[in-house]
This record gives sequence, structure tokens and C-alpha cells, in this order.
Amino acid sequence: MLKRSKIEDLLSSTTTKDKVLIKGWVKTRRDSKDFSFVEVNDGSCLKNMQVIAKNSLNNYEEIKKLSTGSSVAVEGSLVESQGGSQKYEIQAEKIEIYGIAPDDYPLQKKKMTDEYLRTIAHLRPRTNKYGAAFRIRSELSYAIHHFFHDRGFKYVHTPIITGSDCEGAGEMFQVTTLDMNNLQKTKDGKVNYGEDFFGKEAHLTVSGQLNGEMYACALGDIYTFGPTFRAENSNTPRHAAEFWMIEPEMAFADLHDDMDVAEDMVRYCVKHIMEHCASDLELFEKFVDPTLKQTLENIAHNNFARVSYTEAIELMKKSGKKFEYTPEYGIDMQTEHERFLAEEYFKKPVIVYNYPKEIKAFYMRLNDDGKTVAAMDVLVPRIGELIGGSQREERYDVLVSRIKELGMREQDYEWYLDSRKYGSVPHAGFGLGFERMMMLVTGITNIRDVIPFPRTPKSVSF
RNA sequence: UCCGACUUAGCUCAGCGGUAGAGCAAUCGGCUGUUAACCGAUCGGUCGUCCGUUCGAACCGGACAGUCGGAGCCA
Repeated sequence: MLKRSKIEDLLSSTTTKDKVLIKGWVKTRRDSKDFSFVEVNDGSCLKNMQVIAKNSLNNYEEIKKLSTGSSVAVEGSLVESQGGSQKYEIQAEKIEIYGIAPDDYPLQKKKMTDEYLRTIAHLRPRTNKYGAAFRIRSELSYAIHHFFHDRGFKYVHTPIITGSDCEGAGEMFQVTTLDMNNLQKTKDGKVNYGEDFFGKEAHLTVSGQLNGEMYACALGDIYTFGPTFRAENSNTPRHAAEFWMIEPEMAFADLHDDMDVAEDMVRYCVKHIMEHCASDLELFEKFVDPTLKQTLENIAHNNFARVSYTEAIELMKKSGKKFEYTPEYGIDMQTEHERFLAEEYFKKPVIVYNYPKEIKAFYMRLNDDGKTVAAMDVLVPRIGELIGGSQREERYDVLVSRIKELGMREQDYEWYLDSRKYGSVPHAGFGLGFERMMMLVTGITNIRDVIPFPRTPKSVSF
């Protein structure tokens, strides 16, 4: 029994082969006088295998009906191609047809808009562009695991369902087994969550960070890489309700270690993709973003700029640039500010650190000035915020007073505070939006196009 | 959620007050070691939904829905 070869392997072969078997989907077919060209793609790479089907094949009449999208198995010899566009082609000895795609097959042999392809998200991975994007997505995931594994980080699986309503990173999706059409209420008219699956309110996680910190304070360096859910009604090309996040957390690390790891990681991933996905990247440079190569090389070969929040505000003030929101110490940075810093001023990724405590989360470490916290954001041209991170507040008393200061309930954070109570250590971490890194690496401008089946407000098809 | 634009054949769009058009796709035929092949013919639409203005609406007005872009939230 002949074993199936991947088209990628055959096209990179150094020799012709007498007997090969490929299986895949027909991209296009062209008839010639007494044979037919059938281009087959199996998803292993961007390129198709050109198959020569002679009219002497016993099912040639059937082969001539092969339409775009049809699935086949081809057995034959791998020979040097007479045509100029490919090194090899297969002289078919046998073509088995698995399934014909009828004439209502929605994918066409021409450019289709991203908006249209989203309506057929189940078929879009068969297009060149989306095939390339999702091969890169796979490789980028691998690169992330590789980066951390190389550095001795342990991979931790933090929970998807959370019982803590204090993760504090936005609106959450509720998880329940209660019959929504027949809710049991308590005497004061509230929903009786005692009857719910977990006996209390439960939600989908908005961040694995608090859990991650506990494992960092045991295993040393850890990272999480999993799905995250935000029920924000965000309608932008950069937000999704379900996305994947990478959250490293490092014991005995300060903000500068944090920034170093963040920068190293982004550079490592970019280099990895440039090295391992060259032909797929070429497609994106050709059809999606002509400046892509330049952007990626800029990241691969230059250090990121680093400025404190205070410096960033000052240099924006001095720039003479007209902003809609005037830069002033204390304001939250607007998209226009982030874009100015990354795209116009530094013209490369920039890390802004030490933000006023008022505009950042409770768990970030208070600096000695008493005004700022050890937070950092990595801002990237075109994407905006790629990473948000901080050194964590490890001092029990300071953390408790921050919780109180912000009007939060101390008892909701008991288990979190325990880590500061028993052998507390300085530690730091960050969160990186995986899809945003995908957008960075491919030049794709809409997050919906780098997720296989995107979930956004009013949209959960497929 | 706020602001703006868009929604016409399978796809991409034109038409902007008198009741629908192109290119591509598809189908059929021709030609050819071709390469999103080429040439010819055919098929294809209650113009997002509802309400209104008008003798008459794809075209004007309103509501709703969806999509896209910008903003906010952030990853």
C-alpha cells in the first residue's frame, strides 16, 4: 500500500520519484488536447501540485468533470515539469475521486473580499490567503512554546471557568446550567445561584494571571497560553469576544526583567516565522501589506524603544503635533498617542513603563515615588497595544491598602493575598494577545481574519 | 456603546424618481503543455427588511437589522 505524501515534501524533493500518492482538493483544472491539468492542494503548503491526467485514464470522462473544490487521490510518478512555473508535476496513473464540488461551491478562482469570506468561514481556509494565515498561526503557537520551553518556563493550564468575579479585566460571560426560561428566585427577588451548577455565580475567564501568579510562586517561571473571554461590546478590528492570550509570570523578576522577556519573545517569534514560513509570508507581502518584510526585519534587528510614561508625555508635548486629546500627565493614553509614539516618533515598537497608579490595576507594584506603578505596555506600529504587563505588588500591606483604596472587598482576594502572606517574592509578568501578534506578523488588519471561527458581538456562526 | 459609510445577479460593482446593467463565476461549445489559461454562446435579480412621500421608488424620507471604518474598553 502506497503511503500518502505531502505536497510540500514532494515539491522540496531533490529527486524525481517513480511512485507517489497525494490526496487533496482541486484548485483549478485546465483541459488540453488529449489530457487535462489538475492542480491539487493538500494544505501542507501554499503551492499546488500540477497533475497531468491523460485521456488514456479509464475514468477520464469523470476527471474532466473535476471542479474547483473537488477532492481526489492521485497516484503516479513525480517528474520534472515542462512548464516554467513549477519544478515537478505528477504524471497520473490513477485518479480516485472522493467528492465532486457542485457548481454552487462558494470559493472562486479570483480575489474575494475578506468580508465575504467571513460569511463562509468554514471554507475560507481552503483559499491561499487563509491557508497561509492558519499555517502561520500554527507555527506561531509552536514558536511561543519553544521560546518558553528553551528558557525553562513551565506551561500551566489555568482554568477557563472561574468562580472569582474579581479578575477585573472587563465584562464577563456568565456560565450557568440554570433554566433561563424558568429561573428560581429567592425571597428578595434575586436569582438563586445556590441551585446553579457550582452553587455560586461562575464566569468564563478574562485572564489567567492571578492563577498564574500562584504557580510562578511555586514553579518559578511559568506561562499560560489559552483562550480568554471578554463580553465587552467592542466593535473594532482589534477586539474579539474569544481570543488567545499568552501570560508569562516570573518569580524573582522585576519590571526590567519583564520588559526584557517581552521584547525577546516578540523578536524570537518574528524571527521564527521569517525563517519557517517564508513562502506564506511572501503572499502577505505581495497581496496584503507591501511593507511587511521591512516591518518584521525592523523588529528582528533593532531594540525596542523604552520610555517612561512621564517621558512619553513630555516628548509628545514637545513634538508640536496636534492631538485631539492633549497629552498631559495623568491621562490614559489614547490610540492617537500610541500610534504617534510607535509609528511617527520611534518608528519601531516602543515600551512605555511606570504609569500613574490611578490609571492602572490594583495588583501592579507601587513605585518608590508613591505616584506611579511598575507597569509596562508594548506598543507596536499599526497594531497598538500588543502587550500589557507589570511587576506585581508583593508587599502584603501595600496590596491590601491598594485594594481598600479602590473600594474593592478584601475578602474576595483572600487566596490571592495568601501568596503575599506566605513567603512572598517579587515577581512580574505580562499578557500578550496572540491574535494581535498574528496581525503583526501577517499584516492582516482585522482580528476576525486571524481566528479560525471568530466570535464578536452579534456573531457566533459556525 | 457613540459617530460615519455601506447593503442591487453566486462574487465585485455601476445605475441615483419612469419600473434593472457590466465584469468575473457557473453551464454548454471551441482551441490549446497549460498555469487565477484563452475564445464564443447561454443562464442568472420580488435592488437588506418594514413604513411613508409620489401618478410612479433600487433611486427621496423614517425606523430596524446587518456589515465595514473611526472612537471608547483592552490583549
